[in-house]
Parts: sequence; C-alpha cells; structure tokens
Amino acid sequence: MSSDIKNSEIDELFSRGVEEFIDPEGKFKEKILRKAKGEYEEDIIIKFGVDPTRPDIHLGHAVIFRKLRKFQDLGCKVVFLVGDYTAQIGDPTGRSKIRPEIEQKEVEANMKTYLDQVGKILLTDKNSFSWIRNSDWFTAITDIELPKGDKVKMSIEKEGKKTDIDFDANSFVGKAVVFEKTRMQPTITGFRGAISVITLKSLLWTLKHITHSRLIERDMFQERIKSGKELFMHEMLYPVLQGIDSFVLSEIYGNCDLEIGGTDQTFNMLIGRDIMKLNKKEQQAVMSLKLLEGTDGKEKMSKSLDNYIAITDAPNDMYGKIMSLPDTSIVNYFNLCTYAPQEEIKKIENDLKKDKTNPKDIKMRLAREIVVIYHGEDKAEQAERNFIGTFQKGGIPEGLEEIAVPKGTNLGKILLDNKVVKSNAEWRRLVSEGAVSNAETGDKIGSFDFSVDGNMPIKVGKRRFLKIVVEE
RNA sequence: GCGUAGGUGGCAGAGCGGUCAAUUGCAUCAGACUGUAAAUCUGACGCCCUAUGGGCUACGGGGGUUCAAAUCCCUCCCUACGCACCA
Repeated sequence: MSSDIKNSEIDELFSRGVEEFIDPEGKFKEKILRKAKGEYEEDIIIKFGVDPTRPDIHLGHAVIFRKLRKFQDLGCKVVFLVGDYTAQIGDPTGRSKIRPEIEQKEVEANMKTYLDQVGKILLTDKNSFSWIRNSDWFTAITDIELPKGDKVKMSIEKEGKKTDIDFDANSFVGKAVVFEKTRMQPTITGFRGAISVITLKSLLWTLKHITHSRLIERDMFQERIKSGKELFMHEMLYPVLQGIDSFVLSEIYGNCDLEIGGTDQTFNMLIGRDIMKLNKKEQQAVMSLKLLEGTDGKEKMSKSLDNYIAITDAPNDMYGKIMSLPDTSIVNYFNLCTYAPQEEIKKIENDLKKDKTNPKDIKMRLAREIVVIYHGEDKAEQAERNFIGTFQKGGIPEGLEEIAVPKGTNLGKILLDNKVVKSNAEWRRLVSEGAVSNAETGDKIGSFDFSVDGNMPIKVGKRRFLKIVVEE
C-alpha cells in the first residue's frame, strides 16, 4: 500500500462523520501516523463506553463501530467500557440491586449477544479488542446484597487443622468472600485482584478539583435548568464517573489514548481529560461522531424512540426501512453508513440538488449498499427484488412467515396471537378502516368475524404481511 | 424544618363533584394521493365482550366523604419556587 493512499485514508479517518476531534497536543494523531508507518510499537488504546442493558445494535451505533474498525485496521486496540455500575445508578426505577453473581452472568450474557452483533463490524481477537466493566472498580464490598439466609463457606486453619466455616452471606465477612469471588477477577495483567477501587475518599478528592460551574456547562444541564426541569446530583456526577473510567482504564491498559462517542458524549469525554490530568495521566484525545438520525429523519436514532434500524433486522426489513427514510437523510446516511467514497457522495449530493435523478433510485442504491454490509450481496439483491415486487408492483413479499391454523379460525384471533395487531380493539379498527386484505386478490376483509377456510396471504396496512396456512 | 404551587393517557398540557375513557397539540396507526419519501386531506387512537349496547381498569400511592370523585377531605411519596439552615 503506498503512503499516498494511507494519507488520504487517515484524513478520512479524522474527518468523515466526525463532529469534533480534540487532541490539542497532536499526540494522538502523531501516534496514529507512526503506527501506520509501522514505527510505533506500543498499543494504542481506544475507549468506547457501552450500555450493557441494550444489546440491540442499530445503525446509529454502527457508525461508531465502523469508525472503531478503521482504527483497528491501523493496529489500534478497542476497549469496550461496559457501564454496568453506572447503568444501575441511572436506572430510574431504582429496582436493581447489586447482585453480584446473577448480574455478572447477565452482563456476560448481554455482552455475548452484543459481541455477536458487533462482530459483523469489529475485530474481536485479543489483540484488537477487549472489554471491561466499571462495576469492577465502583462496587464496594458493602454494596453487595445477597438473598437472606444465604451462606458462604470459608476455610480457616486452627492448630494445623483446616475447618470450613459457614458465614451469613450478608455479614461483612460474607460479603467480602463474595466480593473476592465475583468482583476480583483476572485482570489484563494476569493476576487476580481488585483492579482498582474507587472509594468515597478518592471520589471526594476528585470532586474537590471539579467545580459546579464546570459541570453545569453541559448543554443538556443548561437546558434543564432553564426550562425549570429537575436536575439530580447523580446525573451531574455522571460525567465524573465516566471520567474516572478513563483514568482507571489508563492504569489497567497502560494508557487510554482516545475516547470515541456520539456528539452527546462530548462533554463527558472531556471531563475524562480533566480527571486524567488531575491524576497525572496522559490525557485522552476525544473524538465525537455525528449522530445518525432515525427513520423519522428528525430525532437521533434510538431504541426508545422506536425509529431505529437494527443491524440484525432481516434484509427485507432493513431495505424497506431505508427506503422509507425521508429524502433529506440520504446524504447523511451515505456518509455515515456506507463505504461509498466521499467524492461520489459529493456527486450524489449535487445531483439531488439539481433534480438530476429520482431520489428513489439513489435511495435504492443506499439501501442496497447498507444491506450488503450486514447481510452480503446475495441477500441484498434478494431484498431489492423483493422490494420492487412487493411495493412497486404491489405483489406479495417472498419468504413470508407462515402460520398454520385449524380451518375456520377467526382471523382477528390469528393476528392477535401472532402480535400482528395489539388488541382486539385494534383489529376491529383496522377492519373498519379497510386496512386488512387478502394480499393476493386485494379483496378487503370486511367482517370482524372473518374466519379462514383456505390458505391465504394477509396484508395489514402497508407493511404487515402474514401467510396463513390451513391445517387439514 | 416552614411556606407556596404542582404531580392527568408515549410526551406536552386542559379539566377541578355528575353529560370524563377525559378538550387540544405532538407522536403513533389506518385510508386517499405517492417513490413504503416529503407535504396535504380524512379518520382512528385504554382494555374486554354474544357489541349503534354492556362491562372493567385508569388522572402520583393508600384511605375517606358522597347516590356519584381526576375533581372534596385525610395521609404518605415525589417535584419546583421562596424562607430558614449552611461544615
């Protein structure tokens, strides 16, 4: 690979989709340049904070993962910082208690599904990837709560004899035993031990160096204050805890060179720099990436707004969702979600402005390119054919889900049982609106009591399809 | 701790004893028009039923007054604002 190509690649690395890149000393960029030339031997550590409660990954997250992948390709190591401790505190229901064994297994299970998905984008071998949870340093022994009556065993030596003693798990000693078994784990350096412990004392020491005005600078806080909304102390401390994570990471991995996240994380990531400086660590660089808007074209893509395209969405769904994007999102999606070269995207942008092409055709290309990334060429082509057949020509989608039912079953019940409709009331509503039809003949279902007596594909609204197969 | 104003459907926000399953806006869903785009128009929008009717559950939690409560009273929880306190 010639150094020319590498240079343009590196330019793109630092610009495409990047809202802000903060590296005042230029150290990080220099390291990357040296790494690219093979002159830098040490690990370059890139931190990314993940929420362990949401294992569903969508295209918005993928923007960041794809960027991380580029860094991996240059030889950097990506570390996922799993915010399991902070997630617990932020849990507004306040229900979750710290239950070490169960919760450890949960985090591990979630991480597994997470990594299965992320593996489509990121390298997950030991040299390129690692993950660590922040409950490892934030959990205190006394935070542990165990079911009443639980016992833990501990062996002691008395006069040369070993004896097992049962302790009440909720006693201090009991908790300490559990802590040792579940919290202290093999660290990156191989030994088994508490990696680092953040005590109240050390937290207060950190807070002593951070002012209130520094914390409320954050836009989100300002808005809340202005609009008279409540702002809780623990929310204000979030950035601090996140910053401590960066510091601890640099202790564990030797350094923490870059933190990457969406623009909504910029402030938090910058607090990380402050805290690293306080602790005389090399300050991380910060890269914030543009947030991808959701399928509504307005709000950022998120699960809670239900405007997301999951990377595990079936090819047909993924294709369809991309086609239903507003035209105004096309260029952004090309930039953030595809590998299309930037010159080409520029051209597309110009064509769109000059009405040279039908935006639909460009969107089809977009949809296809994105589906290729997550499902491969064949599936993408199939999805495209399916889209044309179903929506442009008004046919029936391929590979419909088939539901077998006994002859004479009420259609409403079938749809309800299969969660195509939410309630009986919705079913009746849809029927009276003429939204339910036989997808083959186009005949509308006119009666609530309609029962099926033969195989038929059913269409509900624009995009809900179901094939009913009658059992003999 | 004291005082004042509040807590209503996914969100915002009316209602302040019966006609309230709750005006309105946003979001959502459906129909028309389309490119499964946008815009626009129309309608729906708690749940269940043997359904131009009946029932159940809901206006922060619990209790009470009343034939009747989102609406009145008591109590608890939570929020904002002011006062007091302030290592």
